[in-house]
Amino acid sequence: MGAARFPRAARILAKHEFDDAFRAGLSAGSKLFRGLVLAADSARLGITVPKRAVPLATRRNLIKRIVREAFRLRRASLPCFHYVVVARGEIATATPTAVRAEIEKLYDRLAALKPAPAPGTIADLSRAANTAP
RNA sequence: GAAGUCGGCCAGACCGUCGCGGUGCGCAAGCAUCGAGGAAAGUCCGGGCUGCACAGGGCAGGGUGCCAGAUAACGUCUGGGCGGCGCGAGCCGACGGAAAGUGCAACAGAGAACAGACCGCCGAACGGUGUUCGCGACCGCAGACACGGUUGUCACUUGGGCAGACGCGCAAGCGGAUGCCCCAAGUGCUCCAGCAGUGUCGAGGGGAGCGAACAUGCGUGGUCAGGGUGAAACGGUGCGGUAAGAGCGCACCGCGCGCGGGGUCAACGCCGCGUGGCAUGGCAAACCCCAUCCGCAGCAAGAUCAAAUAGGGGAACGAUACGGCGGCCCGUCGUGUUCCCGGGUAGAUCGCUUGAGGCACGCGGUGACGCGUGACCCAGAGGAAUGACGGUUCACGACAGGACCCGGCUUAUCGGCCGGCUUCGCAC
RNA sequence: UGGGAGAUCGUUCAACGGUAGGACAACGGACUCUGACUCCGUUUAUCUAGGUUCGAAUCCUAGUCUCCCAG
Repeated sequence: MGAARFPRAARILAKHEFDDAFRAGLSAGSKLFRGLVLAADSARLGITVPKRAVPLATRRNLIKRIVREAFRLRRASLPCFHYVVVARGEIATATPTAVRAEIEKLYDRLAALKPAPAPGTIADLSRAANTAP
């Protein structure tokens, strides 16, 4: 039962963490989203839905819920990355079911990537320690 | 039954599983409980709250604008008045002041604001012109009378010529009255005639001018009834009146003002009485005037705690290392170590939800609303919580997501339910 | 979230409440052998919806959109 939980610690909230992902992460795009991944010690999610892309607050919230719910249900089976999902302008006219299908495909593609950890992070240091000897 | 109108309400429901935010309990695992809206929106008003400013008053600036009430307050709401729309129930209205001032009104039109005369109407008044009539100073022709002048074929005188009855003489001849003959000169106006003149009168005539009637509508005018222009043209109808017209006069209607009744001591103008011939055209979402209201900013307000780093202030320490001021010592300044203080950034906490709170009942009020009693606690996050999956069901679900709070307004919105009222149709 | 500005031809700027005007661009014509330049002419607009006024780009109300500022 605990496997499908999604505590606040599993969320990427701080600006510097977003900045790390944008600077050093690998990206994968689709029609409705752009995804970035960064190697880390646990699977965490950050969502960005620009007001410019989706003017209505209700739709912005709805998109975030769909992305979050999809992540929650398969978090245990995903690799330990930082995932940052950015919504694109076309998403404003998409139906919720289409968004759900799109985000599932995006997670598949992001999970297949082999990103490097952000420099200076704990994951980076431990990996450097492993490869050094 | 149909169409309409007003008011109120709902905003898919239920079950299971997995999740999310707050709170409580718990060492923890977890358990319990609560968890978006009628508009949470736009930010168009108002208030609370917080900080700053402030003796009082005024100016500037801005808002509001029929009256009364409700309210913490409002540009909101309720009731009433007035105006407009609708057969009606009802709906809509920035609805104070244009007899304080300044301004605006394109084009059209005669004229656009103490109006105006284009067409039309009039011919009253003044003038012009024409016709007719009357009066008529004056002129003075015909003519009459009077006066004086002048001339003459008029008159008179003188002279000459001529004629010459008659007388004397033989005769030649002389004398010679006289002269309707001729010539000349002079005088004159008594007569006659002509000429012009003066004075008085003057039928008929002419006639400056005056008056009257008629005509004309030429000039000065009268007129605002009618035509036409415009968004707008200075009360309406009728009769009288007039040159034609006109509130010029009158009647009725309308309007203004005053008084009384009514209405809430109101707006208002329903009724009555009196009065005024009508003044005061429109625009104030033009400036403005009047009345009334408003300090400024906003929870990222504001308050508390407060790391690292840098810098500030203070105290203590070193037998005194280095450097500056001194030739040197003392002294002093800077560099050092420790401690304290204050400002304050990141960060954290408070503000943060018990409130002009909603609910039920009762009472007061036409109503907005108020009062009383009872029981209730109903989001409080900080990148920001409500979703997913499965099932059942229906009318197949619109607009849409809190960010200090509340009262309104405005805008968006699939549909559905309830009630009041109106109009029409049918049946009884 | 709070505060503040603005919207006029395709573009950029004008316009006391009275016919929306330039400049560039576009189109047509003239000039030229052709093009450019130049000259002439034409087309095209008041963000939307109501209201005030005889009349609104202008005044008022509501909405839409854009931009700026604080953080």
